[in-house]
Amino acid sequence: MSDPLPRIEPDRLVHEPARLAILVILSAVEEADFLFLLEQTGMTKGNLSSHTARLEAARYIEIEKTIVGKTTRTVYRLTDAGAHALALYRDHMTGVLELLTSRAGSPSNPPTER
Amino acid sequence: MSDPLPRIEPDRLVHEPARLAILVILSAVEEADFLFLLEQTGMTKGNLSSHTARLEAARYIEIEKTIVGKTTRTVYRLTDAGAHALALYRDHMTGVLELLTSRAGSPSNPPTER
DNA sequence: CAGACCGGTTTGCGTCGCAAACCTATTGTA
DNA sequence: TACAATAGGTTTGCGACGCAAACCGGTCTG
Repeated sequence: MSDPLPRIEPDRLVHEPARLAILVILSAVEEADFLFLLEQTGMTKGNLSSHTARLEAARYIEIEKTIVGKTTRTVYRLTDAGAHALALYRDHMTGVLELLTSRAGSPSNPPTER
Repeated sequence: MSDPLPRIEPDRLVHEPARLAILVILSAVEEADFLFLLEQTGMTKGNLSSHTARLEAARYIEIEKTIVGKTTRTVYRLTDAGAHALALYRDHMTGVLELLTSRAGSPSNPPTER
């Protein structure tokens, strides 16, 4: 009884829902542009911009601005470090959620009483 | 292609690691006192106090102060609402993490569309 | 040339998470 | 009895964060 209980300390850079959304998308498509991320995530431009900036600062993604025709195109790509951080995050959170996956009023489970 | 992609919008009250830790513990033991939570989570007293206060305000846990001998004992217990929120959170995050569970690390992918 | 739009970035602000400081009651201990 | 330390929490102060509005340089249209 009273196990050590695994510390819940996810990478907060990844844990933030907005950034997690970005990372999930990038892990699926590997290379997306601003507008694509914008519509997929549903966030505002400012929001998206600042979050991508933070992810880039952490080297989790790379941002590449190319010139296409008359205008620019900004593409975002997951780095190896980002993929690694994401994998770590997944493992960590999976472990945490598994502590829950047989109790706590699941849809197919009788809820706990008081 | 370009599926709607499930919105990543976890209950932020639950999503915060410190509170998630508290909820996970309470879902496992149902009824824990302050000191127990303190040592299991490893957080400071102030921190624990404010987070439990927020969880109580949301009716996710209930706080009961009893008098034991000369001093008081504060016990924390998950409410039905808390268990429900936790189950929802688990399902939500499980879904999100599943988007990841076969990739995130391999540099071999289809390019973007738009 | 004016204005609308596109693709982003910067600014401002309310909220949050954190630990230090504080508080009240109890327990040594001289 | 006094007085210091400890236990069990709560409140305070502050830095960091997430958010959307405002802004900005370039294009395209009329």
